[in-house]
Amino acid sequence: MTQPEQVVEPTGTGDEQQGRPGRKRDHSRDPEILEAALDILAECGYDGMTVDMVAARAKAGKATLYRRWPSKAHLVIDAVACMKRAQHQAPPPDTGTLRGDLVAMIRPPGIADGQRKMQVMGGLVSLLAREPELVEAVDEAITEPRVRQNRIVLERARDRGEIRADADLELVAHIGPAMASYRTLVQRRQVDREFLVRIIDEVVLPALGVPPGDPTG
Amino acid sequence: MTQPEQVVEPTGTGDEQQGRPGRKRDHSRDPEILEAALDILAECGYDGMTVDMVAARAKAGKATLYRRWPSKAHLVIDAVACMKRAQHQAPPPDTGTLRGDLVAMIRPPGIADGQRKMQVMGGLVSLLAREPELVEAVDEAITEPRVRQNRIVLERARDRGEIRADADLELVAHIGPAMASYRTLVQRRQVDREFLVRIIDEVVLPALGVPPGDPTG
DNA sequence: CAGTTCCGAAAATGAACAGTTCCGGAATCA
DNA sequence: TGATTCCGGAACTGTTCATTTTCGGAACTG
Repeated sequence: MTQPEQVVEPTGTGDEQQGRPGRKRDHSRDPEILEAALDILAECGYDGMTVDMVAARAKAGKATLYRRWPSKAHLVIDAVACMKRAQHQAPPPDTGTLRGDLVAMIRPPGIADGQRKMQVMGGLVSLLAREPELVEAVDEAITEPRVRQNRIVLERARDRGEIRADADLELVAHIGPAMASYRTLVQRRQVDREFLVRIIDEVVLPALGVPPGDPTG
Repeated sequence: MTQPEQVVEPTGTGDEQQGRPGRKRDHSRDPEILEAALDILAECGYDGMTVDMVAARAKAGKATLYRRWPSKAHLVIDAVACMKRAQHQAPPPDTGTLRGDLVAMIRPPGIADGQRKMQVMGGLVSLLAREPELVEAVDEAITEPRVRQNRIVLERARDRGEIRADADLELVAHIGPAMASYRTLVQRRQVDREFLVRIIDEVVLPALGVPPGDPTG
């Protein structure tokens, strides 16, 4: 567990399908295994997860996992990295108003996705305490993608003159993830559409100086 | 670990000091042990904590812990409950303005205290995933005390007519804890006075309709 | 002082689990 | 078909840790 180091080989590059004559190692099962690892991680946390659980969930042998990853820690790190790669790099919506953009970012798949990401984050919290060098990788995979999108729509709104020019956008871009992680990890309540809209209308927009009875969006 | 159930006997009721002739069990060492447990919990998390660590930190024998608590889980639950009892029930400040109250609630001891409480929370996150019935107890011990104080000053401000009458105070009262837990657990950054003041001025007060260039406070 | 009680230290016990190794079968190769 | 490779399943090894016991000594009792 000491310094698992970043696993280098990327996964799911898209050029494999099944048993290929390659002489190296067959990575065709990686996606299922990494998904299984994320599932277990979200359910049980890093310490509660066992390699047997992951193997069973992926219908693979434990030996298969160890043929591919040198340790449980490496597997988890790769799974988190995979999460980042899987990020749909879709640009944020551009509806013309900030509220429109923010609300449009709430889509059913995004909610379920975000819920799981938060639970994975919860499963990693105790690990992060022991391995601070993982903080950046986890942040990059889980919260940054969302924050980046928030930044984009916020900056656009600022450039349009829709919001206070001196607002602390960096702080505001983190409000959503912060409230969502708090609700998921601490309060253990559902993050649903109603909650997210309330955050937008009651916290984010007011922080930007947008009047409550929104004329736009 | 299954259903540890609430430990009943309260600790540190104040009527013991050292080796008393009592016929039952001597609880005089409880406070040191529970504090040690909280320290380790904050540092290592529930799964990373071992009973030996707690015993060593408290300069007690492991057997002593097992004479007093039936299991590691019971010890931790009692430690969390103890945290709640230790809450200084000091009423929130009443400076006459909302901002004054909120800023006055930031005191050096309170910051360090809050930091540790958040780290204890982090150490419990993975446990909460496995034992949902603990969520309420943990919440009650860690976040509720702060939220309750927030509620009081917010309601006072509303009654003074200082803020929007229709603001969602329940939501706003959770902004501080949410941002603090996010910063501590996810971002692993310091929660310092500057950060807390920024939350108040950039997020909380705007959400309540208080103009940015605060005339009060 | 002899008896009693409690405690800390340390050794013992047993289960869970990371990491290894083996094995038989299926798919691929030649 | 026979050789080769990979895989899943299962048994094995070594370590860590919760929990239990044991033991010798300190403090208190009478």
